[in-house]
Amino acid sequence: MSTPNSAPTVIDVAKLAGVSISTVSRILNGNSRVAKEKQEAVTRAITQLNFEPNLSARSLRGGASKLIGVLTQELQSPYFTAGTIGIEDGLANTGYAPVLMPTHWNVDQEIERARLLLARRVDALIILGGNLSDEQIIELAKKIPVAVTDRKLDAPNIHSFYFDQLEGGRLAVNHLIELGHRRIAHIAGPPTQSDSIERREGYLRAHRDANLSIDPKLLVDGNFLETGGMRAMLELLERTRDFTAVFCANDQTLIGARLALYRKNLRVPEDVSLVGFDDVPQLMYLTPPGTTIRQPTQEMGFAAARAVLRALGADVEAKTHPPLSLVIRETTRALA
Amino acid sequence: MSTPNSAPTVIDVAKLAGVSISTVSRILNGNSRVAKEKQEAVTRAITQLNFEPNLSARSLRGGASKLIGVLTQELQSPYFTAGTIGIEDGLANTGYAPVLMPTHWNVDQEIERARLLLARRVDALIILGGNLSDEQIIELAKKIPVAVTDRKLDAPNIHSFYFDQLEGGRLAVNHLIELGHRRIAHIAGPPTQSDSIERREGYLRAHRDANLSIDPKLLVDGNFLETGGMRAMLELLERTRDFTAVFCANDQTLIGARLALYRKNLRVPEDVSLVGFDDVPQLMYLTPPGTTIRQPTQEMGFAAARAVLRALGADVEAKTHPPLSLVIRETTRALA
DNA sequence: CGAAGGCATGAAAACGTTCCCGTCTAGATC
DNA sequence: GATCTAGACGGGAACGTTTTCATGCCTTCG
Repeated sequence: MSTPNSAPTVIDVAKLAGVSISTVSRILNGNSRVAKEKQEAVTRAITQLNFEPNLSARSLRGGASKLIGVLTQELQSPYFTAGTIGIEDGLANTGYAPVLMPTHWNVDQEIERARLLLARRVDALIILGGNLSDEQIIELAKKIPVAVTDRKLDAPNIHSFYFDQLEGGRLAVNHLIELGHRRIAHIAGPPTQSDSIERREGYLRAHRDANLSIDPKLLVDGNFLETGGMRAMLELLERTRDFTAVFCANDQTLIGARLALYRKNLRVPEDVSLVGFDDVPQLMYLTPPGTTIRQPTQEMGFAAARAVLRALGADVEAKTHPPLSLVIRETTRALA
Repeated sequence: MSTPNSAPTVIDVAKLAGVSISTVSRILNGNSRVAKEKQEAVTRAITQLNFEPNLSARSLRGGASKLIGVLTQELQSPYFTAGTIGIEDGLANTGYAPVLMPTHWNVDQEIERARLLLARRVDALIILGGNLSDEQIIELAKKIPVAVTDRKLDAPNIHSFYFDQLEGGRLAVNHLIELGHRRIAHIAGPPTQSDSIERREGYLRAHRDANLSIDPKLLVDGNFLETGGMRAMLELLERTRDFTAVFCANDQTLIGARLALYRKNLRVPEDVSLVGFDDVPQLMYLTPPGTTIRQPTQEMGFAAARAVLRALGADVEAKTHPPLSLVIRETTRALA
């Protein structure tokens, strides 16, 4: 009312309701008893003025911004999208809101963005994957609670969530072996990436468990993207056609590989069986729908959100996420 | 230094550098001249203390939060993801950060989230699509600058960005007609959605322009999702097989339709040609890669970001986005 | 009937920043 | 050499909230 063009403050509300500022605040936070009539007068004033408390002021005073920083990688990656959705779900109706900061697999940008989030005084940090070192994350956790996914990290104030990538790789390849495949190729992810290395390890483990030998010609590197999957599959076909199945390091790789096979007039799964990793939504609509290792990423994001909320003292129940599982669809077939 | 466990403030910096608070502030904002030696002392103190200005305080004092609220729909939708990435790009290195608030095509949630963003005192609002009424958006624009996509809305303090959906539909269907197709089906979006209606209008327009009659049997509704595309295609095939091409209201619809054709052992494009709408990234990796109408959504997000930045007085250049265009890939073929 | 205690309420400080104003110093002009 | 001026710098208020503390009234019990 006073300054017509700027947002109403608690003072305006107090004036209109004929009470003190303190009383208004008390009613807003509901932590102390006030007389029923003032209660009503104040709520009436609030709706009349369309008052919303200024969260900057609240944050400044109380030290809590009610903001959760989320450090994510490429937004276009369906894997990270799922995690983000999970976080969003986990934060819903808690009064906390996520601030999304995409970085692009770039460590410098990641620490820069982390600083930015701290400057905004986010109450906690959720880090989805990324390339920060354990030490850097431990450093961040000295200031605010941190949840981090896709790595195992035991340290104070840190909650880590991850899936057993080796076991996933083993599951995938074991499925192929059980279907009778013996010549199984592998399109890996980036050679330095830890998930990539572990999944490859699972591929090796499954072979060892079944007493199968490894042919190095059947191992080729990709980049976790469709482009890499396509290129890798073409290179593989260049080298040899003596394989009946391919374990792709992730679903995007599988999708690229599938297109390469189409280009070469090879049928899936009649000529080549494919298994992916992640279970991104679009794999269900591949032609044919893709067999893969499901990572419940959304549930993991949810669990991460709940973990930081609990660290902040919120009264929400903890949540664990289910483990990896094999999802059998139609890109794999049993050898006769 | 004073309170070891909480973040350093401008006061700590001033003490350490042996200058006044005002001087530190001046240096931080670089708007006034200060002696070179103090300049250096302060910057040294800042790095030594690892000081980051508290943005809540800054926001409270100056009224600017350096936050741009983004109201988006489903995060998993590739269409909105692209817009978000564009916004992110447009905001990069400007000191502004986006706060993403996904709503789920739910008007109540949208206004609720918009209130939340205002309470956080975001400096501007970008609304990607959504179901808010024009009046509701105009109301919001009375408080802060607003950019809105996917609708035409001329009002003070509002920048709207949109593509000519009717023209897009016309382009798609005209392409099919030029390829010699005469019996062209259409899987529409939700019947009440305006984009859906306009694209359908484009389908009709192209027919009229070519003096082709419309067969109502060839019109069926979807829901802009893969599920709907699949269901609609199956229903269409149930009704008649007398068509050679289908214009799908968006790419997700096309992807679902494509799977339905696979299920029925119909080949794409040999038996049925398909055109989609949007050009989502995964369409390039469909088997075969899909022909579609490209909406430069990312560029639109970028333009929207720039528009609100300019409205806030930032010195960035305006950006317009390119129009719709036909992208010819491999789901369409010329009839002999 | 008087004192004590509890409860509703208001006043005021504090959070960390920016920015207006006033002061002081140093250099310049006569 | 004295006065004027401009520029560098510091003091302090203000942004909107929460919260502690004090105050005054009413109730209750001895």
